[in-house]
Amino acid sequence: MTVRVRFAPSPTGYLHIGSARTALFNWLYARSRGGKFLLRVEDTDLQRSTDESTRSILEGLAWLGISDYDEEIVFQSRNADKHRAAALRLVREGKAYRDFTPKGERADANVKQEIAERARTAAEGSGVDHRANPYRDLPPEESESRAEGGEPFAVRLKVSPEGQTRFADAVYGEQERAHSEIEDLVLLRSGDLSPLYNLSVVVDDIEMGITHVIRGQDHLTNTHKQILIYEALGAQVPTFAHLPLILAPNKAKLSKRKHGEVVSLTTYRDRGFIPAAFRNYLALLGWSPGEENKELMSLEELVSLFSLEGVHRSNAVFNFSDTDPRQWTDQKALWMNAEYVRTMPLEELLPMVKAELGSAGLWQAEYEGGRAGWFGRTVELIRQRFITLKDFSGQGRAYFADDFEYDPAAVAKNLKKDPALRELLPGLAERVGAVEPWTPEGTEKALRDFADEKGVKAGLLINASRTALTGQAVGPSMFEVFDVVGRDASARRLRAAADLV
RNA sequence: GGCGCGUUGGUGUAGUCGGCUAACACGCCGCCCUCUCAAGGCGGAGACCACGGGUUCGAGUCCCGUACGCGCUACCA
Repeated sequence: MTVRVRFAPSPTGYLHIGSARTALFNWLYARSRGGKFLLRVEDTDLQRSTDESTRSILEGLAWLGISDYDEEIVFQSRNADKHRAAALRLVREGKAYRDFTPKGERADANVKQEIAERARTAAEGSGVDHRANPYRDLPPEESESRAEGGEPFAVRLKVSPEGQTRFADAVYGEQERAHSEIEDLVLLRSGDLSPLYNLSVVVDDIEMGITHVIRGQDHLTNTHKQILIYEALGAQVPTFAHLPLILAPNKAKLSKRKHGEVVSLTTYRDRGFIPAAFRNYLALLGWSPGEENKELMSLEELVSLFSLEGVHRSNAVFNFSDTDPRQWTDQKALWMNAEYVRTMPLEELLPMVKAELGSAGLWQAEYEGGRAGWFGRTVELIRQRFITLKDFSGQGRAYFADDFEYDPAAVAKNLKKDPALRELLPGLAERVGAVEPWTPEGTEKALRDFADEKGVKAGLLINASRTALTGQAVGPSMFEVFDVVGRDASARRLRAAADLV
């Protein structure tokens, strides 16, 4: 039997990193088992679902490298008739029943409270016992005629009061739940008979031939209800694999309202992450290859190493600080991205740098033409200490443009430190401008000779040059910088910097 | 309230059949390298493996209980 999995987001917002990880795990599982990866958009909540959101989710997945769905995308809202038919069939078979109880209003905000409250009164014996629903055993004929008479009804699954459902979760192991814990769940809403989540999911998964349901742990307990529906429908129950949740630093649920943009996948794209790096990081949240315990993994390695057995059961904390901008997201994610930036094949990085420079208005066609060699060398030189793609247009701006800013701290440290630089810099400019041939060795010799002549330390001139040429206090080996910035620009910037002393 | 799931340094994790003086990565600190900062190399701080019992010659690993966290419990998804 070939593996068939699906990722089923509801399009009510951007792609949450937790959902992105669920999608990734599904995808990895499919690819590692030679299976099919499908996508189903759960847009049954018409109020909150938007096309915009669907588009953004698709975009996010594509950015992660997941755009190879093996079949047409399924839109759940289009299957409502099938869902309804399935429930009505169960009514006919006596596995579900019409509940003519008037629909009660409930305030969404207090649901949890209400649930606890109801449970408490039920325990005292004064509450509503769904098992005692008067319509549960209504004679079929009477149920039928009342329905035909136009009386509104909801459809509930008839859950046997005895026994239990059980299943072996591929991650959490044997799960068991007594039927007495499960009420007769509503399948179809009263009035318009629109299908509810648990029904829709099951019917669609059956229809799509899903063999493995890989999803967040928040669905673990409800799985029993879904199994009941599978069984009533006479369908084969798939294998379930629930994934641990991704939590905020205070172990609360990660939410947009409380945690802002860190939870949105597109943030990572917009802030200069390398897709492969973020994917690699995401894969490690709640999963590890075990034994080897390695962390930097290529897509191929991820696919070959991935297994449901390696997924763990405890929730993972996504660590970040909302006060320290340097820790705007998990430090390990940042570290991993830097690792990718400096070690990935240059030819794969170049197009990304091009895009970044392009959006910053720094791209020039000749970087791909006559100056392609120079461009590659420059990127290779500066990538070593960059963290994100943004750095190429930020700290790296001076390598691609003349109008860059001087970091005040760098100016104070390297230029204002010694007033003598006011005279030295123009002199150095002249020397450097005359270097022949223009090589790192050539400029180094010129600069060191000049320092000797003037009786100053070479370091003074080197550090001053760094700030003069790049606006920064830190950067690559200075003579490599001279080389890449070029003779004319170097001399020009050295002279200009004299005014900053 | 009920039911379920979880608990290894700040974070992510490793730890097969019980032998651990508890390993790795990120982060942090120091040293080396050095024209700066990274990277890299070396070293360090940081966990009595939530707590309490039990089984055992021996428990992070097995059993029971407690605490804490999370999830579900809806005519939401």
